[in-house]
Amino acid sequence: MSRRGYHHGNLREALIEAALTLIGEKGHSGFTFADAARLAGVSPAAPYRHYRDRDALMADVALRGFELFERRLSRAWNGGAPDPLRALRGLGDAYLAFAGDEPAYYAAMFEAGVVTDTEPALKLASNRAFEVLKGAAEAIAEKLPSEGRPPALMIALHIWSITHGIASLFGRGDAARRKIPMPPSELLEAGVLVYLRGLGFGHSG
Amino acid sequence: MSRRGYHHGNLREALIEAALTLIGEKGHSGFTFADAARLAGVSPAAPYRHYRDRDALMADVALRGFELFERRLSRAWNGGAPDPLRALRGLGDAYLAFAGDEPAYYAAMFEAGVVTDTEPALKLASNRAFEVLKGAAEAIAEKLPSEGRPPALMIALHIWSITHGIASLFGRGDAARRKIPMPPSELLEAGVLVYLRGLGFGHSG
DNA sequence: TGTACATCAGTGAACGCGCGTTCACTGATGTAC
DNA sequence: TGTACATCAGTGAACGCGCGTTCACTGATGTAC
Repeated sequence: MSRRGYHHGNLREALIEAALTLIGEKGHSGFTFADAARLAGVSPAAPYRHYRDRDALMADVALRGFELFERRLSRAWNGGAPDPLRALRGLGDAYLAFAGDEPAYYAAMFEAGVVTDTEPALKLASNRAFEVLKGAAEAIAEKLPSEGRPPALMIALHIWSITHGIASLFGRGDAARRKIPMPPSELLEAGVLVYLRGLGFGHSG
Repeated sequence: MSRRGYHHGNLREALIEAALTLIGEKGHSGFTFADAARLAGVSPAAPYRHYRDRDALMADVALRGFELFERRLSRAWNGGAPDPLRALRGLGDAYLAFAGDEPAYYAAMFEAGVVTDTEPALKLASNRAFEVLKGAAEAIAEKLPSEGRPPALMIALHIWSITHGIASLFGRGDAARRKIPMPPSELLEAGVLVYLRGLGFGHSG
């Protein structure tokens, strides 16, 4: 955050950084536009050059979050290598790790009440992250017995749901995490394995 | 909310009612202590007779929410009648219905950052609601082949997670709901059925 | 049944504070020629 | 290479507002006798 003279140089990024810090400290409802300006080291009027209001800043944080999320998930899935099952485990772990390591992004994306439908860029970024999951579900579906196989979309939604549920309830990186006697990643892995067995995964079918 | 003269008569309840209304309208971060007082028709100093601050009011909303939640889930489970599978479906539907019909309670319980561990009453109420789910998982577990059967606690956590995930992502009663081409209850039912099949449910085992 | 009194649950005025927002401005940067 | 000028991205002072909180108070209710 090196300011060089009168102009900040990179205020937009600095405001996002500040928002993340403040959300991390006080929760997603605990930061203000003025707060962010102060932390970025500029006057309270400066953010208006970049964002219409606090909500616009929050939406941008969510957007960045989805983009980062998509990259992390994509890297973890790794095109399904070395095999879909192991890649899927890595994908789940990456999801949980994101929720645990980036509670501020996670909150902005899923809990701050940002509506992903209205802003096209946000919708796109959110969809892209989901597409990684959907691609994984399709790769898994190909390995399933065709008889009574549900659509890949449904498989993707099931896996997303249990992963998101575990992340939100037991894998959060903040004080609202509920304690359970096992690591979230193990809980998730066991659940997904049972689910896939229910789909006939591993049978000759 | 009939005020009879100088004293309100039931301000505590009225404040909770007001908080629910305001959370429903503006989200869980969008209401203030003064707001609640105004809506309840009392002076801004009055709430201090009942709550230390806004967070204490929010925590009480969450507490009431968990109590109501437990009653709804308990009634839906209905002791496992007519059979565990159908009762479990009813339980899931009740969970989703709660998230959809009571977004304000749901937000206070799961998203407002209320920490359930520190306040004993809140912890108790939260645990009680979970106990309904755990009881259901135990009843289901009895019907499973004993070989390789996971602990009932784990089954309960899996079912909770997928249900909570679906409720949070697709079944919310507010603008942050994500659209999918099927009703959340069908998505949940299908997912749980696959999961139970994966546990060997229905086999002679 | 009355009365005195303690307690409870409100009032309303007041305060300091920080937020959101606007405004005319100004320093820095980029560009045309 | 210089210079004039447009544009950009900040400043800082100001404002109105509503919030949180405190305070001495007061009306209503409950209870002892």
